[in-house]
Amino acid sequence: MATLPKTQANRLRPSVADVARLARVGTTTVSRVMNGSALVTGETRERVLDAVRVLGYVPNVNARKFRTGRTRTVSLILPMHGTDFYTQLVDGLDSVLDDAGYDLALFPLLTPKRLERYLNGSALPYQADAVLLASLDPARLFPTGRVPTDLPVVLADMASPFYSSLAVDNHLGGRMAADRLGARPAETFVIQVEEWSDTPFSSGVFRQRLDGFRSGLDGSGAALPDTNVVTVEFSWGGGRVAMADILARARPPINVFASCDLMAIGALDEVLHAGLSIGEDVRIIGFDDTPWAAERDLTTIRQPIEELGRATAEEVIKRIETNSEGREHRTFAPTLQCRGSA
Amino acid sequence: MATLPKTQANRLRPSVADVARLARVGTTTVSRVMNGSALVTGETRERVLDAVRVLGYVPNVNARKFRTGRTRTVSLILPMHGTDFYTQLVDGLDSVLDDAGYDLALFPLLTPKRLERYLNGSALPYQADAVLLASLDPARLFPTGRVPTDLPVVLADMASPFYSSLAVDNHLGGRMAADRLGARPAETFVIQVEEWSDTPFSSGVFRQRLDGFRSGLDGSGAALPDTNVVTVEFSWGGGRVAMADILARARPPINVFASCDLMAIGALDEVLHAGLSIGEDVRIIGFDDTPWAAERDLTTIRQPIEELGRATAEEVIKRIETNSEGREHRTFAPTLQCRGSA
DNA sequence: GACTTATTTGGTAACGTTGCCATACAGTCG
DNA sequence: CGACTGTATGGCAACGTTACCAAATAAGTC
Repeated sequence: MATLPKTQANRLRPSVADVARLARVGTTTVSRVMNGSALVTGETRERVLDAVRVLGYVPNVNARKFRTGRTRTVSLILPMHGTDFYTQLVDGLDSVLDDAGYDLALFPLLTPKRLERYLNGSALPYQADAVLLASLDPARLFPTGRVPTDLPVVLADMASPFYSSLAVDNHLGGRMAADRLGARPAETFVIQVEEWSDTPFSSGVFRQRLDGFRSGLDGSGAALPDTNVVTVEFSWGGGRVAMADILARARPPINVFASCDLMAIGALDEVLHAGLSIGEDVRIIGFDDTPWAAERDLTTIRQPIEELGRATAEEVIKRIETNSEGREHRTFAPTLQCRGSA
Repeated sequence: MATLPKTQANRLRPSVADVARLARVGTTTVSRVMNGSALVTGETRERVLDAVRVLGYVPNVNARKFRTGRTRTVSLILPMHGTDFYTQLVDGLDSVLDDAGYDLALFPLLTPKRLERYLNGSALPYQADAVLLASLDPARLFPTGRVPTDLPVVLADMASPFYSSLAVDNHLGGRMAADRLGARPAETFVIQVEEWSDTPFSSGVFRQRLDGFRSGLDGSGAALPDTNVVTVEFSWGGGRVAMADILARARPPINVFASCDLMAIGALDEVLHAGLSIGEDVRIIGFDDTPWAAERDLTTIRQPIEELGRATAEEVIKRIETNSEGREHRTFAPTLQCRGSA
């Protein structure tokens, strides 16, 4: 761009020097104004801002990155699922990072091939001030168990001894679901998300929810034979199909724990389709507290995802801006949303 | 980084000058070697490479971007679905871009909030040499109908008069499906993907497939009442539920066109579950040709997605490297994969 | 052997920004 | 009134790289 012939159509972008000349100030002052320094007085600041407007000056991002050695960007590596969870997490992260002047760059791990490219320490995700992993276990992703970078690394929705990590207590959530259903004993089923344990992308959260649910049931004396755990694809339809299977095998009253709301809603629709009543014949409890859960009167375990995102952003900013080597591990307790379905 | 105190733990990264000194050559020569210029002879090149190895030299990405004004990065803005389609598209793009020395940065449009940030012309996605939109219509995304940037813009899986665009002919694909099913007339149903037409993210591809299917049926004289179009969530379970609905309403023989393979497989499973035969009682044809389609002997319309990705990458590189203002519009014809299901 | 041409290499000046230091000017104090 | 402190501003160098041009060498050509 900068090396093209300087024709009319290709007039160069103005630089600090141009702005400084027009505003009759030094380049340093322009730089200070652009960076919001408090050291520039009202009148001078106004002159600079006017010149910026007149010339349509926009700071050169790359020159800035080069000069400061900082990118003001945080990379987020995440499994590509496209679920509400990541939408909310990104919202939480974005809101805090934005306020602090950071950009969030997403790197969905679409394929193992793409993961390989990330193993290279000079790859795109590492052209940032910090790296965030969501729902990904470095121990599975990288042979050494460490992310190949000198940048600060923070984990969201995953625990790790090596890095700062912030996660929802899924095990506790499962126990809470068991407690709730245990209030009225009945044959109990779990609709569980299919998780491929051999892929490096699996996070194990659904397993944790199930384990928590089991340990909660032990307390109330109920039983959960393996055949009562119906494993199915993560989708509304998956939930419906699973529920149809359950209804074919058991008589009401039935208790059902679905390890995510999407499947819980599918299950709920299948119950209604079969002409049975929710909360009476079949009690269902979900996990997540998506917007639909309230709409469909679904009792569910609420994950404080946005809060998790915001806290993660704060932690990563702390790691960037103080050079402290410390790690912090935080766990977020889910809460029970009592509604009509259980 | 560069401004930190120069302690032991923080020794500065070597630069071209360090490499040049050790290899007893000029900095220009080092630069040439790092950029694979053919102008450096064997012996000198070896000395440089040795020095690079010894010092562990890695070029400073930001200095390079700053100096050349080019990022060697292409931004891809895409709706976040996490489907096979984007996996394949990204694979195709990546393979070509990689060979040409470009990085591919993904910007999934998780939320409208995130879209707003992209309206700003200095936002992250525009810190690249070109912007790629996949399955997104600039006319819906941006008030002006143009992407707010001076960078080259190329569209994949979407047509537009303003930009180079490469897309699969979904309408033709629908017609091909109708032709195939028309070979043996029967009551005909369509399992259609739920698409929210009011969101800026919807691309309209499924609508096009349905329209194409309808226009194909017209030729063969068959009819498709609106009630025979079952609209359902994009998932395997959705396909199963839709098929259950169809089987409750019609007697074999039945012809079914599912506007994506995922739902076609769900439908297929429901047919088997109902004890009916595939290809006899119920003929099913899908769309996409995912890996499972072959496994389950599903006749389907194959989209050449990787090819689309590769061609898109070539087009975007052309737009970057020649400053031509031209636009190119290409359409990729799907092909019929004949298997046992129809 | 002088002249041209091709090939390989090196020196130096930018690119646009910010950090560091110096300066100018008030205001304050002994 | 001179010395000091604090605040606002400007000058200049430097970050690491590549583009441009010049120079040195090798290889043909008449």
